[in-house]
Amino acid sequence: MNTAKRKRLEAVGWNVGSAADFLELSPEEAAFVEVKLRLSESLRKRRKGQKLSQDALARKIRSSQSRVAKMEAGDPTVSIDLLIRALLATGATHRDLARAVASSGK
Amino acid sequence: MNTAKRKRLEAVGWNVGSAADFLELSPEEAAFVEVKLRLSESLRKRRKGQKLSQDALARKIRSSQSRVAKMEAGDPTVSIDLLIRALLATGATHRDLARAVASSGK
DNA sequence: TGTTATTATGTCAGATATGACATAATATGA
DNA sequence: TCATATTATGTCATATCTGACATAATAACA
Repeated sequence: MNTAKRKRLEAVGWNVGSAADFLELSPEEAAFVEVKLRLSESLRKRRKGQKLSQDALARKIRSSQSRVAKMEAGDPTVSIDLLIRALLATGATHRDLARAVASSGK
Repeated sequence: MNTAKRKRLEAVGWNVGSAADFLELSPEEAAFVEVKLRLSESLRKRRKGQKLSQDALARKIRSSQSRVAKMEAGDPTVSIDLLIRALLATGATHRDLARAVASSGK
């Protein structure tokens, strides 16, 4: 199983041990992945809350539908920079970003 | 945007050479840069609080002193991903990251 | 069912970020 | 002052990320 799929499963709620155990990552790397996943989830929620398709959001940020899908999937090829740019494009404030990062769950 | 913030961005080397260029910075891009600067400041504070030299922190994250200097300077070639990895290496929690992102200044 | 919209996955050339290095600038302490 | 530690700046080969594209999978709805 590749890393992208593992992260996706983790994001979707497969609770097979801790992220560190399941992904065989250091605590710091696990925490890093967790930050990405929280931002990913926040992005999806905000996009849907605005009734935007991935394609529509992609146009707003001059990206592509496939990349938005990867952003929301927590794909390893998506940087936190890109996630934050996308979130800001949905109107997220600094406080919104902070809440997403601190959020401990759904 | 106020003069203080403009100078803050200019001092850090973002593409704000002329006033006209600066005015072309979209609100989203300005907000993005602000996030980076907040994380940069947080990193420097945490590193100093732990009495670590840039070189010592660099070794912890398998990077280089010069890059740590750029991280703390808010250099445009430094990604938020790298800043967050560095912050996590200093023991920052998700809550610490959230506070840094939400922080409205000194 | 079929038709259409939306989302997911895989790939790749070009763009951007990275660590490492040299070296300059600045700080610290005798 | 001098010596040394620390931080800043510039550069570059390599690594990683990005938008775009094709296409597969799934959802929505008649």
